[in-house]
Amino acid sequence: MFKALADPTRRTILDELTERNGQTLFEICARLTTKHGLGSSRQAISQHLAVLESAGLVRTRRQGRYKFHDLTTEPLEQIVARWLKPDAPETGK
Amino acid sequence: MFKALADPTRRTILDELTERNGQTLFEICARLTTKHGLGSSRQAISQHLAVLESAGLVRTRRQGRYKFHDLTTEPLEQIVARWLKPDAPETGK
DNA sequence: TTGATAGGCAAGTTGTCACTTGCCTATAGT
DNA sequence: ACTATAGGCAAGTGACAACTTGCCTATCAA
Repeated sequence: MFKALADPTRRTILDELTERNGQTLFEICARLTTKHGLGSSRQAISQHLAVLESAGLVRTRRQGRYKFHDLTTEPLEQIVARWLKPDAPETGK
Repeated sequence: MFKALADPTRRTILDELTERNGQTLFEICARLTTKHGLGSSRQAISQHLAVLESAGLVRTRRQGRYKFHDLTTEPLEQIVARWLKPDAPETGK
């Protein structure tokens, strides 16, 4: 999961999904190209999404020929728990 | 900084510094070997510490021939701010 | 001043990661 | 049935990252 965060393109994908959740691969491709000025190919993004998914940062649901990608921030809280939380044991929901 | 977190050894170093702050290179080497069962060489650890330092996750202070390493968690809060915080816009200091 | 301790520098090697290329499968529309 | 759209699989390539190796500098004690 930390390795998943190591790549700038993947972090931008997370940003995109933060802004608009449940996008398809092609949507993400388009928005990365236009809004973020990234010239990544479809396959590249596809592989990035696979990494993010196996890191538990993205969850997918299929619907017909579309595959929607949803952000999952829970793994990120591990970071907080591991190095940050000891200082502030409660940020109560 | 995300790339700094991508390496397991570096994360273990952060764990070590979380547990006991202000260690020297040799201390860290010793404790990684004994407590964590890592067989990393001094140079390897040294390079890892350099990465962590340039990522802003570790700060160093020299004193004589010793160089102490202190953990700095502030950069980690970027992560919270970037993907987690939107839910809880204020954790006011 | 000499030896030992704490750390630094730099080149070389190996493995892994991001990306491409080329082709294939599946759903939807006409 | 046929074509376009949405996505998948897998081998190959280039670059970078982790680690080693070998030597060097600086501080402290005797």
